[in-house]
Amino acid sequence: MPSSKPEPSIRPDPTNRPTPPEAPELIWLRPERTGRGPRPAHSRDSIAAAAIGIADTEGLDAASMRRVAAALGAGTMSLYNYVPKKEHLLDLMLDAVAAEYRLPPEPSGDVRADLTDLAHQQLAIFRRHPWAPALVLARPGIGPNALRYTDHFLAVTAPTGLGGGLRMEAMALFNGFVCQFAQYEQTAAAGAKWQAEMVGYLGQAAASGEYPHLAQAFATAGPPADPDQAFDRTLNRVISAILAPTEEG
Amino acid sequence: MPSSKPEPSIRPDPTNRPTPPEAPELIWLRPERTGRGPRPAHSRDSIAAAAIGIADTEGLDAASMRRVAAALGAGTMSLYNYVPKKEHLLDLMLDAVAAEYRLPPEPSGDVRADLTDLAHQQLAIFRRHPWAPALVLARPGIGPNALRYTDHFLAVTAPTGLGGGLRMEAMALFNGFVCQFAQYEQTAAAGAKWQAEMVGYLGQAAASGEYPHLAQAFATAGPPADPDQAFDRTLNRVISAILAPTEEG
DNA sequence: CTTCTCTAGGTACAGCGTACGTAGAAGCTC
DNA sequence: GAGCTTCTACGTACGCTGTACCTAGAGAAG
Repeated sequence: MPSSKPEPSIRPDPTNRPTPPEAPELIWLRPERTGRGPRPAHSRDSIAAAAIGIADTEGLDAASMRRVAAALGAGTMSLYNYVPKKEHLLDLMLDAVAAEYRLPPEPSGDVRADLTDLAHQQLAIFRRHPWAPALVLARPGIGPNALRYTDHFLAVTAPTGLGGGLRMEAMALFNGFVCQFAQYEQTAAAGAKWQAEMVGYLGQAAASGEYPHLAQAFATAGPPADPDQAFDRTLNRVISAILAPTEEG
Repeated sequence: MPSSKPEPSIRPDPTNRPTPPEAPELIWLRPERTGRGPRPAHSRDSIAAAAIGIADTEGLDAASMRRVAAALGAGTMSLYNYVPKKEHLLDLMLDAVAAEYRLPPEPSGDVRADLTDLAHQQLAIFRRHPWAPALVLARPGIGPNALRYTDHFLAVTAPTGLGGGLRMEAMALFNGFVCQFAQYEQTAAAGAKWQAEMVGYLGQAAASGEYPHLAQAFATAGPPADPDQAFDRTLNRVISAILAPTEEG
């Protein structure tokens, strides 16, 4: 907000355009095309694809408005006709990625199996798009494809007998776990040097005597767990937590 | 990386300084003070406190190197003597916040009660520092205070009989849940307009017939749940998942 | 045809992280 | 104490970011 906008006393506004009544903040509420004027040279899908391509290969930070516009062969500011804010570009990217789910038309009937499949698909998607988990964790994000996923999750968990609200909470817990796991994998894989330092630091901390339980945990810990095994192990716990009967108290 | 550094052919280096052998990337491995030279005008603690003050009141983005330096009465670049990268400033902030835990010297013996207390403290901290959850979710972050927290968690969960590695996984799940919850609270509280649009959009999506289970969930959902109740409800499930015996298969 | 709305894209600005270099203070060795 | 060394403070400058604003011109609606 730069210096509160001087508000010029004379504002002729000869065009008398009625100040389009508050464009919605949510990009999914803005029509992609109104039908007037020249037809756009790009689409939301192509823009999202370009941005995802950059982010996949060079990291999320590389997917700047300039870079994405250049990848499309467009001028930087032209992008703002499609995407009023950078935030919205991220929304488009996330929803485009959510289109990668292969959701069966109907639940199989085995809740645990269906949820396990969903989690594995999600992890695979996050491994393909390393920038995604951070984004999902940061913002709710509700595009058409994300809604399709949500709908499927609700269908799958219908047999639990839980109400809609509780199943939404369960989904948040479920997604949160997968995101977090993927995110951790990414940061761990990112820097070998970082990881080596971390181990050294933790060892030193354990040796200091200040953190006895940490030291003991280190001592009793076996070899580093296989990531996929660790994922399934905790996933099973999460699913159990979801399936467990509501035990108040 | 600007044009790969011309590499001047003549590099006399009369001082013959031995190129300090790779300063560690992890800030906790760098000594705060080496003893030589003039004594610093600031400390890591005061820098973290200044940054936290700005971030608490104006948001994380406002806590730029320039702003923090100005708040300390220092020149911008002076900050880089204490904090070699912006990342490290974030590390300092997170660890300073982790100092707010009030951890009892010994576990009470009631695992569920201890974990519940820990979660409530964490949520309270995150409510005081709205920028914190996003940061915790984005990076592991291991300062002395975070280690104290970890040690306490390990102590509290010792009676479960789980090994060190499994208890670390449990902690990740536990922390992840609290972070995510706090994060969601923040984004929800941030924009009334955003929330209103979201509800409208979801309602419209439900009415479209494309998402039948979502529609049904909406229909059967009661009044919006009290946040604290929802937190405790899911927290209980998470704790149960942690305490459940390891059931392979 | 006229009118209006839309799109494309250039220019410009404030703010970001930070590389680099200089000046001088404070500790160590003699 | 002298002198060397190593640290701190900080100004300047660069490349990058998101994006406000403006001008042309394309093309549908009346």
